[in-house]
Amino acid sequence: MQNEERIRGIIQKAAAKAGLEVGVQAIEVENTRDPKFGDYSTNLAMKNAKKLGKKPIDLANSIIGAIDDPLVEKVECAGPGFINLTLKKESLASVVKKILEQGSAYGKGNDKHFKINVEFVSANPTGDLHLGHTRGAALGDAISNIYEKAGYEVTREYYVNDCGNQVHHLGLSLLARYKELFGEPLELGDDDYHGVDLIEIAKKIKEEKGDSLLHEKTEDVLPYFIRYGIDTELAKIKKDLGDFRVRYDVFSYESDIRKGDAIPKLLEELKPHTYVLDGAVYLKTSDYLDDKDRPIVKSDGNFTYFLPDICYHYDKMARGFDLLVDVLGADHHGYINRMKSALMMRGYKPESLEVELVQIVKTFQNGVEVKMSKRTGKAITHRELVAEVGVDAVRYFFVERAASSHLDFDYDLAKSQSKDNPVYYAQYAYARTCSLLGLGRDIAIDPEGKGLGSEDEKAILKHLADYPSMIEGAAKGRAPHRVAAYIQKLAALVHAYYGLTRIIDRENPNLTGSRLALMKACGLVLKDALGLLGVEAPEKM
RNA sequence: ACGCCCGUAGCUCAGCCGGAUAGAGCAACAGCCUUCUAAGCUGUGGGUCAGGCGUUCGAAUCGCCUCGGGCGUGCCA
Repeated sequence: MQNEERIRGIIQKAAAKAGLEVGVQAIEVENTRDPKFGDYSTNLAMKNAKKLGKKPIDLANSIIGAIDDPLVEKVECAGPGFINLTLKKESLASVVKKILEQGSAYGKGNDKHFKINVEFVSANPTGDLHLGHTRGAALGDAISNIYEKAGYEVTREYYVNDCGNQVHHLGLSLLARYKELFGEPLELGDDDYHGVDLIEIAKKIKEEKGDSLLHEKTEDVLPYFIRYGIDTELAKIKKDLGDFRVRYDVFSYESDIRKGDAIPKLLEELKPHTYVLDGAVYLKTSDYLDDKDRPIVKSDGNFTYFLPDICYHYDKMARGFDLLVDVLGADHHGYINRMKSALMMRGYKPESLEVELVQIVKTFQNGVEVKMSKRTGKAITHRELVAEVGVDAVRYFFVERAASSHLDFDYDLAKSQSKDNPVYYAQYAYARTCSLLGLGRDIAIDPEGKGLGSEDEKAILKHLADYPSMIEGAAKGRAPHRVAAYIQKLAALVHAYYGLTRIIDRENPNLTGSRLALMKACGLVLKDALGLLGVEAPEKM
């Protein structure tokens, strides 16, 4: 059991003796930030004094008087009524043995028997991924990893919009590029894709088909160009994501959703919630959470994107997930209540869908903002960034900050500072632990950590003991940046310890064995935490 | 106009289910390589937590208002 949990139990027992009955989870135990306040502290007395008509300090003292536990070294009342506990050295050191025994299973949460579908990126296959997608990919994958670590069952999914208006324009743009190769003037509209990557695809078509498609009617060859464009773009996206160490369990295709009679059946099902206005069919989402109704069938008879999207989300729910998580760009926030409303129409709870909004990445180059647009093709692409800066640094960078924070990303700075990226600091800490273990491989490791007990060793032990609850919190908050913050702190503790302590001391093999065990534990946790963020942990740097 | 996100050190950001002197990295400054990797360590400086009012024993954190920035409010996706 981790320290905070144990302390909650101790406090609860003592509080009961002092006349205060509280649930274990209602007891807030926090790591102190200053050793003079002991190892852990709780504000329980301050929170509950009024209820009992006592002064916080008096209540604290009567709780303290009732504490009797072999793990506890010292208890004190401080400030306005904090109860500060100091644990015995041995109880802090016990985490080392646990980590060494459990290895990468350390920090793994209990099986929650809770199935979560995480959908992320889901970029339209109409061009290269841009930096917004990079952030979505890094976050979606890390969130999935953290969920799994915390004991949830996760399916990672990508929804491919291979129908509708956008891919129609992809086909038209590709056709225009194809014709351009034969000397015809390039005609691209505002809604078409101007990205130069289409030229390469057009060249391939030219190689395969020559000029055979040149003089056909547009409507006859357009489906071919659409299909070819989608297949090629999607293959590129899959490769880019794979190179970024992002793996998916399921790719779902809008074209599959539209097959058969699923959509007409859905329309029939939703009929009580619809009305016709100006020839278009509207869904009464405003009866639920939305502030206005949304069209699902256009007056020309085509579906809006929303209808197959509803069908898709119903499909996901029908597959038995307890929770759907959509990682979306912040410009989709209007979509949340729309889709929740649709889910409610079938009787699902609105909480069965959680949307993780990823704020816009503003990109700067030479101090000037680079507007991202797949259509103009001017944006810095995901591929360029990763090639320039490297997977580890990019993944870490995009996950280091909360998804909700607006991110100013300076491309030139990222390139020039890639050596200063905090990820190297963490990787270096790991490499150092490996190096020490290599140098001291002839010394017997002491998993009990008997010699440990200095202030910096205690700080490390406490931080290691925090790992499981950090995982739990990061999962609940879908907050990979907390893992990054944890890693930074652990790396800093290791570096500082290394800098101030001669770890391998051949005059003192017992103490060295304890220290090496501590370093091994740190290495295991660092590697595991970095892995959650999709970052590698090299043994040498 | 309305809705959502954001405003914390020179810069990029943590902290936000209220708690003890507000943190980290980068940048700046001063030190540390004959001993375990200097991609490192030690130390210093740097803040009206956008502003105001309120709730509270206690507010960066909760509520209301104002200001500033971003996004959204398509028969686009």
